[in-house]
Amino acid sequence: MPSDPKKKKKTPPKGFTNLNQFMTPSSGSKKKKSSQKITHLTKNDKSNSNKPVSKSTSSITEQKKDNPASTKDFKNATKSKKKPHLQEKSIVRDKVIKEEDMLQKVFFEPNSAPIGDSQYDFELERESREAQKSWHLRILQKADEIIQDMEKGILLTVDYDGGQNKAFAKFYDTKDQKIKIWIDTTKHQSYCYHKDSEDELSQNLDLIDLEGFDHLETVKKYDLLEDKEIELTKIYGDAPSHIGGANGIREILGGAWESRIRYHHNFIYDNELIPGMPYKIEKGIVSPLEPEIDPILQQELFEVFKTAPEEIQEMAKVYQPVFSAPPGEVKRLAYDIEVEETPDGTLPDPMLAKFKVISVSFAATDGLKQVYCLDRDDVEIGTVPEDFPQDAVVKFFKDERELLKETFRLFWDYPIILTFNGDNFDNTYLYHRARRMKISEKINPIYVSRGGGMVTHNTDYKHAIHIDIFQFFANRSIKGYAFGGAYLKNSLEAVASALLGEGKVKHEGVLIGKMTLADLIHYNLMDSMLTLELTTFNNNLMWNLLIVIMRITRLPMQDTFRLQISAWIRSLIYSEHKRKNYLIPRMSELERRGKFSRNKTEKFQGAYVIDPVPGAHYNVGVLDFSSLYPSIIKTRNLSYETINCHHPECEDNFLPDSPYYTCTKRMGIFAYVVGFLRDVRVKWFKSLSNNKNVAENERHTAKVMAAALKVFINGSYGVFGSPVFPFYYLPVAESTTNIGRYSIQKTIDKSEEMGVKVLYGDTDSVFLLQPTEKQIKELVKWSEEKLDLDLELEKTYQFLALSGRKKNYIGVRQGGKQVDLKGLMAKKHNTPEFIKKRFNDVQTVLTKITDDESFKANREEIIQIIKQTNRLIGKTKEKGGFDIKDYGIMTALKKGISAYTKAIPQHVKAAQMLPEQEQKKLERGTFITYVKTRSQAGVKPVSLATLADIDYKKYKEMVRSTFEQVLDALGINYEEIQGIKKLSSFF
DNA sequence: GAAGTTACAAA
DNA sequence: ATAGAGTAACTTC
Repeated sequence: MPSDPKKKKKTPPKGFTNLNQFMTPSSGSKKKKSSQKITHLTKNDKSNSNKPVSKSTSSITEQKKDNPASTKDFKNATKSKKKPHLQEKSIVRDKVIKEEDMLQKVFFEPNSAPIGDSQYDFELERESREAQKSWHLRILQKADEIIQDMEKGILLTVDYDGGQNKAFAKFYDTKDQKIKIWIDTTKHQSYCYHKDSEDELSQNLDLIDLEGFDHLETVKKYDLLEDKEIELTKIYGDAPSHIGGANGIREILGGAWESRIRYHHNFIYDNELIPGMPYKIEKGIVSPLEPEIDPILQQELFEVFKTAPEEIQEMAKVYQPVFSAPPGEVKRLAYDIEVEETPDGTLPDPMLAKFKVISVSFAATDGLKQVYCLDRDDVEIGTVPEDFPQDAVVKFFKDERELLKETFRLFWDYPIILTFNGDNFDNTYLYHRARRMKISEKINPIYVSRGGGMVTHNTDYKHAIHIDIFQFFANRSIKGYAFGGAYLKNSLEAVASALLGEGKVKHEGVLIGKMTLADLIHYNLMDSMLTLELTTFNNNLMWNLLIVIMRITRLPMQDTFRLQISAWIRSLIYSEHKRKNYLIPRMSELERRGKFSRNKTEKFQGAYVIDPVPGAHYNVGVLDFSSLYPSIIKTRNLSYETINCHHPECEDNFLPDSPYYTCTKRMGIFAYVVGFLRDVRVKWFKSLSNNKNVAENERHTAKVMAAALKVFINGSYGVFGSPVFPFYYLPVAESTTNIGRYSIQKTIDKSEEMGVKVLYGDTDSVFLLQPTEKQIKELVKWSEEKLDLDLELEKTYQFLALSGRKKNYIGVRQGGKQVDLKGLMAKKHNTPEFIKKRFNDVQTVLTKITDDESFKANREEIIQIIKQTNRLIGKTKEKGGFDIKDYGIMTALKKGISAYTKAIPQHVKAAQMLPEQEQKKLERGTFITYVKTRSQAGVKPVSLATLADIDYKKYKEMVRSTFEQVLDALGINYEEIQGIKKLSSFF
């Protein structure tokens, strides 16, 4: 990709640019606490201990004498588990342990009522190799529970079932809050198209005689590449696999149109279904419910687009219900499991599920907070941690099998099951563990299929929908654009503390299997609660985002949270073609028309980065074009069918400094789709969300919409510019960056003409030296008139240090509150600890720089920190040096040692030096910590190494590579540090 | 510069 | 089970 995608992500938010800004993290955690009624079980709280909290449900009551470990335990619990803001309180607490602090075991009363699909009085056994979901559908059919009539249900997913060879849908029935399954009643078939005529194709015996071929039909579609209506042959197959599968129709014909679209997606597009929208079902027929629309809003939306191009107006009309229907409240259950630890400390393999499930926690929107805990005699009971939710129910099980069955019973009651990484862990583990324990598959609601990418399993529920919220939050566009990069890592800990202001319960040093039962329960429950809360916080923000993205992309829920932005935009463009009866072009057609090959990834010129003026600058204004590339795509009408179109009258409509011309007669599909999304965000939702006269809930919805749209707008160029995207079109990608460069250059010219010095600029920004307010206004106005682009003041630096290098600078924001470090080496995973620490020290010093004077003073301090770091390498503790462990570089084995044949990475080399006994214990997943040494091998396991082994040179080199760029930006030559030569800085 | 390797996230 | 489904950052050759 030509532009630097990282740049956008790192750019800190301004105004309302991401959803974190209408969350109040500092006050948020406290507020939430009280609203959730998480009270603290303190000894003096009479109201707690006196109330024998609702009989059988509460387990956290009194009784339990003389536990010798209790006092110690309690202290540990308070110390390690307190959140920072509670720290103080815990110190003041008196240290006497009362009986009511002890956890009491309340056992689950056996329940023999049938669970799930075992409730029916008929027998319908699973056929050999029958998919779990197919079996469930057959059972529902036999029980006559396939939905035929429903007043109102939100369409959540559409999927394909091979057993029925049909699409089926899951609706959330708003009346009884259950999932209702509907099986296709429309006789929809799988198909693809071909440009050969029906006559020609019927001569092709390979096709006609193919098992799985059904019939041919001649249809008309509009071919955008030809700009005319054409006749096509629609080829029907018996099942989706006959179209695109091995020896299928596509293979026989050497390619076919629209044969790569997933069957169930095709089903959605063809029936113009919109996942996330409300529907009714009458006698098996699904039809959209007219959403409640505010006529005033409708009128206002119309007004906003009154002067827009026809194509955008039409889109606004079609999409109006999509944007105005409320997302709705949906009942959901989050859960989390804890598993007995493995002997070697590695992660239990969820496919093997060899180890006991020791605890399962649940948290649901109906208020349920529950833990099912396996009673283990060898584990201490412990005391109830102070912030354990008072309204939580804890039940003990003697038998793991019963625990799992009751877990499943609970699952069968909920329409939506939420997990954090449940695809790869919890669901897969439970499914296999239950099978291992011979729990009937009629009771087991989970099914597991093969995943792709880093998620190796896809899991879902027979009766419900599973959402792995980890995958949604880890989605790079969601993370970067909807949440403004608020969390760096994607762990529950990181995401929750960033978005909820509250992290997981800490269990530093204590392994899960060694925790007291009370601590385990607490730890387990908090994870479910956080998982649920990540979908409910801020008025169901995440849930609403998911629903809105489903509506925009037309993708079913289970695909939406698993797929990336490119698949979202692909689906949006597919559905737009289908809606307008445009033929979706094949990749080869686009390549031929655009004269490029996507395999060769012909490099085109990317963004323009202005040569920086090195040195220290003060009062620098940074202006940038808001959503530059999407704006260009819209205003210049860039799309695969509009660049060098077929109209002679467009031939002189050249793009600036370009061999391409663009269409003047019709708006391109990319241009109007991206343009519409951009316009509806800027002109409608952003102003709505800032309008104080609008009701709070509407403003909130507007913010969600604006955030969702931002994801598409910001993601669009990256997708269009990527050769793997099915609609990749080199002339579009090339023209976009081309016009971007042109626009920046014109802006520089204009600034200089106005007497404002340009210090630096990258892609869509210009750094101006001491611009006046008036000059900024003038530039903004000029840009709007001459370039048709929105230019804005993004930030002001009171101090900016530019190195000679591009994409490498340090800026201190006006007020000195924030420091931007660009192009600096990220803290690499395998950077030794002592370097990480020192890098943090340097960052802290940087934040102190506010003016020329403080810069000079702090500059010296930074030099000293680095010099000292170098000096101490290899020095003993007595001389102030680092521990040998601080030199350690940690890397995990991805396979057994003997499996490394092609190349032996350094950590494997180190592992091979370990004593044989230890080597035997190494398997996939084990961490190897090694240091770099001066020996032949160059490495040594940290356990065998001493300070004398350390390779000074290598470590000094690491110090250098970590700090060089920081120093470069500050105008310090690294040689100065090493003391080889003294150079005066250029300041 | 291409090819190979690992981390991510979960107990 | 049936079509498809990750990526950044690093090391080694």
